[in-house]
Amino acid sequence: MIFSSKAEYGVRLMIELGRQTPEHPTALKAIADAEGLPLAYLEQVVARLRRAGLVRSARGAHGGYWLSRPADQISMDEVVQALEGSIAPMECFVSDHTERVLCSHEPDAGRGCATKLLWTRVQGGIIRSLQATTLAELVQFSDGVALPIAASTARDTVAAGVAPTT
Amino acid sequence: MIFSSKAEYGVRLMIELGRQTPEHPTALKAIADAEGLPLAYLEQVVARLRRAGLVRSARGAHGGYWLSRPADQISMDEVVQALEGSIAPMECFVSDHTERVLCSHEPDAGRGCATKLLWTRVQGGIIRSLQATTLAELVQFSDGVALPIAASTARDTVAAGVAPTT
DNA sequence: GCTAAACCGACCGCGGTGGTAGGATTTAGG
DNA sequence: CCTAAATCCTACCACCGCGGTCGGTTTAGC
Repeated sequence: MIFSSKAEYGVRLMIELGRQTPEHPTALKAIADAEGLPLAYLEQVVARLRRAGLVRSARGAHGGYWLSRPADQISMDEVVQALEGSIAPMECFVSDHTERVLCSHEPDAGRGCATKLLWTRVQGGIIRSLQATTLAELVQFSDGVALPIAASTARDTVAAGVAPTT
Repeated sequence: MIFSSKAEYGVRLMIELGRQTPEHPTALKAIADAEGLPLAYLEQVVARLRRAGLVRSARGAHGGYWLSRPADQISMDEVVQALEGSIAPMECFVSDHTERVLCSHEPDAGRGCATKLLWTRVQGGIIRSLQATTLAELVQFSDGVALPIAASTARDTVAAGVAPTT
């Protein structure tokens, strides 16, 4: 299990917001009901998205949440990062705000820690996959629209169980 | 934290075995000392690698472990899979031995679950990164050899802290 | 001023992670 | 044979993050 359910819930929430008309607030309760998720827990999840600036909110009656940007300008790596914190394949990966990746191991033990090379590649693979996907794509997908070629390979759709039911 | 320390320890162990002459057993104690890892815990880790057929063992005095194949024929996705179990980005991903990926959610709720598309891409990104790396590469790297271009991008080496100390 | 909603912080059971302990079994060497 | 060195095996445990709940406070529409 790479990601926790915070990511699952949060992504679903974002998709749900993406299906609504922008600037029109959607109550969390509506989303909780639609997706069958606990409201109180969703509050914590959406709070992370708000703090990351991905959604905006209005308080009071008829308040709710909406996307701060059009869905096609939100890449999923921002979303997942907001929900899960920094994407670190291994504990010793503590990446600060820059591109630098630090390792807690003794850096000068002659040979550099070789596992780092591996985890760096994995991290790159994950982040690239996330960056290549926009929220708009997922919204389209959830509406049952067959995706155009764009970044989606045949293997994707097959593995996602969309293609022929074999 | 994507992977647990089992993966970290296991990969280090494999690298250590890759530096030894093949068929010549290396005692776990030696590796534990070299890497500063608890012996008893390493036993559990190496057991997974053995059950996966990646290492062989000899019991008794002067026994130990060695790679069952040359290091350049071992791709890291086998290693990580043996250590961590199946690489699943999300709980609902229960991939069996085939290429199929199943999802526990209601499959016929009209719209298919869109998050699955995302997690499938991420899973692909991870597995591709792991497959593209062989144990032999890591062994070379640990010996301080500058890697040739091969599958390693400039960004990899920079992020791994190998390049200029800027 | 009532009600619906966002916001906030404290709490809590459970399971997995990262070990430890203690033994049983196998084998090389004297 | 006997002992030491090693693999192997099973049970146990402390800690902590995850998923979730609860109660309350604030804000805003009617």
